[in-house]
Amino acid sequence: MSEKKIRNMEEFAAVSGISRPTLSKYFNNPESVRHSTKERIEHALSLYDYRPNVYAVNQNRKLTKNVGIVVPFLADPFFAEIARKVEQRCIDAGFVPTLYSSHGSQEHENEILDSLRALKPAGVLIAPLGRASDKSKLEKFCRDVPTVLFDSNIEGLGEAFIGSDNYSFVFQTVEYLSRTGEPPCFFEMKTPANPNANKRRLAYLNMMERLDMEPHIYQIAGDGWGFEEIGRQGAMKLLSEKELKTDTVLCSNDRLAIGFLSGCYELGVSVGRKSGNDLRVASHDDHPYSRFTCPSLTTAAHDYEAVSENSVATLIKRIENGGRLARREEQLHPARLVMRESA
Amino acid sequence: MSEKKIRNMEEFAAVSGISRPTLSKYFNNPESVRHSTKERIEHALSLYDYRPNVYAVNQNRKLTKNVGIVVPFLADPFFAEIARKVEQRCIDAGFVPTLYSSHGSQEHENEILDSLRALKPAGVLIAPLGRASDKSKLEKFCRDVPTVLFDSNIEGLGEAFIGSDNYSFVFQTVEYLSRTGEPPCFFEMKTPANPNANKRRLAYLNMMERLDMEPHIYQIAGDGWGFEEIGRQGAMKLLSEKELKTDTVLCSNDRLAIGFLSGCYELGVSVGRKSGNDLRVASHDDHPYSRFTCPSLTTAAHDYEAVSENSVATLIKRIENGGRLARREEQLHPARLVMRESA
DNA sequence: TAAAATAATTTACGCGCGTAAAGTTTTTTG
DNA sequence: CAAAAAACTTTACGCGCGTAAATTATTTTA
Repeated sequence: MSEKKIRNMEEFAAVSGISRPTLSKYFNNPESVRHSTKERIEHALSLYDYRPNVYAVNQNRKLTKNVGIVVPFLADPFFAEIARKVEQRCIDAGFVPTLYSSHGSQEHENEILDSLRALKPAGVLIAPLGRASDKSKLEKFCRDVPTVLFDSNIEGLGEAFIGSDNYSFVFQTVEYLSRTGEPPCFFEMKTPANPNANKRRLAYLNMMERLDMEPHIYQIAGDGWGFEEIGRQGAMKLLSEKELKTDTVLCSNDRLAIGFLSGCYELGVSVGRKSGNDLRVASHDDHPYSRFTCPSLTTAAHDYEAVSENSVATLIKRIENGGRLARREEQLHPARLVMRESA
Repeated sequence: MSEKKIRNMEEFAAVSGISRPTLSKYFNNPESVRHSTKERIEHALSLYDYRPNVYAVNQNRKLTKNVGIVVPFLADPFFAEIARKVEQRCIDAGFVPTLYSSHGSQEHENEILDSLRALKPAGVLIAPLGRASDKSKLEKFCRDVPTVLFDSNIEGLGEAFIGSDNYSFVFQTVEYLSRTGEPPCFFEMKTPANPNANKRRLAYLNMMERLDMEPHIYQIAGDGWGFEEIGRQGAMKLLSEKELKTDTVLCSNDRLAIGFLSGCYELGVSVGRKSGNDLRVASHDDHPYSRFTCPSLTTAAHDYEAVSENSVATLIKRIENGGRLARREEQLHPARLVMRESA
């Protein structure tokens, strides 16, 4: 490898025998130079250790290759997982992703938007907080920076929304549960952080009406993103007060269900689809841990791959298009029912 | 707010009536200018929307305010949680943290080191992969960039290591378990990703010898970072083959234990500290989900706060010190036993 | 209130690279 | 093989800011 330290593109031009403007073209897009020059450059790169100064590059280019990825709560493995997939696809597409977590607070989300703006990113992929988001600030941001929303929709914001078809989620779980046992009641937070929760509740009501069955919704108070604890307390409350009107509980999401199952266990309420159990519990999301609950959780799975792929593809289309997209796209991906032991 | 768009520091100097070099000083360190000028600048900032161009700033400053935070696996809530704390402390100290996950692979870790180098960071906080880390590459990196290791130690690398005292973890769990029931066997992966696992095994052996009891170690094969599944399969294997020589299992870490408990449940093996149960299971880490296992997991908790605080404090000390630290520090924080229902 | 110390201003250059324009070389085309 | 097209080189400027030096203004000290 290297003989002497290369300090800048000028010096690398000298040792490689390629002019600086051509090198600049190459580093911007290796395919934009003749194949023979590309090889000469890459040969020189193998001999000398040189990389263009990121800051100088980004200062002078009107548009950087940076992409911001923002999720509402990274300590939730669901978001960690989808962020990972999105991140990888950005890298594969030649962009430089940076990951941010709003940690569940509007203040953080706003600060992230501010720092992102300063990075002059080519585009941003954001799963907004939802209810807690500062809508007007987000809207202003979307006007300035090409932005694609994923997972959590805010009507009209950003170039596009790629998420899951909550109706498909609930349709499948309710259909399955009511076909194989008592129709489910619906368990959720009173003031959900996320718009998906509202869509799921409506889908539940809709499904129950279609099936000509009486809906029962149990809402439990609780703030913040500690869903498991809220779900656990919900179980304690509902089960100890014997309020449940059915032996089948459909949780709005897996994290609530994880807590709910934990509460059931504590109270000695047996959960499972086999006869002889007290309760069936199902949910939505296919959270990475739902395989390891006791019993393992029957749930409706996101199409992680499709959501991440389409989010990134849509953003890139928007970036390469230059101008705005003709109209705001909304892509909703259907669920896949994952049958396990809990229901 | 703003009347017209401010394009650069020159223009902001014009509208604010402060010279550009003084503004430059201010943005570098607001305390470095006279209090009255600071107020004039901040008044102007409230009227006009201006922020220095990050790229121009970082190109010209010898040292940026950037800090890299690298964890081996962000989809593990334990790392997500500690990363969040570390991140916040960096922000509070006036630095600009960027979060990276190695996603369990050496290739990723190496790529992260490369991009970090390009960012000319003031310092880096890294929890290395451990066994899978490219030691020589990491060592080279540590020579070029002020680096503090946390959670997972690699002997001699970086300016300092801040982590947990694995002996304290195992001491407390083994002491508690053997005092309240049968002495534990030790359950772990055959080829652990992390050096902490080795320390814990040695501590277990040491403790058992001190207590004059026979140690039993069960190792389960498995690659990658899907610890829960590995733990679950370990439980299936050990319990179905009735190999266990004691009714008390001490898992090397909580993620293994989460899987182990899941396996126990599947096999109908009852776990808990109450008499009448088949098995006691305990573990180490106090993973965010350990509260919600069935039964809830008795474990030894990290001092998250102390580890994150000291990691950042040590790095900043190193950065402000200018040169290297006199000698490599190693800070090991003791555990706190968290008694729950599983043991 | 004058001298000393501190802070701000003016002027000027440099960082590393993008990029435009004009000229030159290489490759492609007919 | 000549003409046209494409790719490259040379030259030169600009981006937004850090920062040094010399000068001027302000504050502190005695």
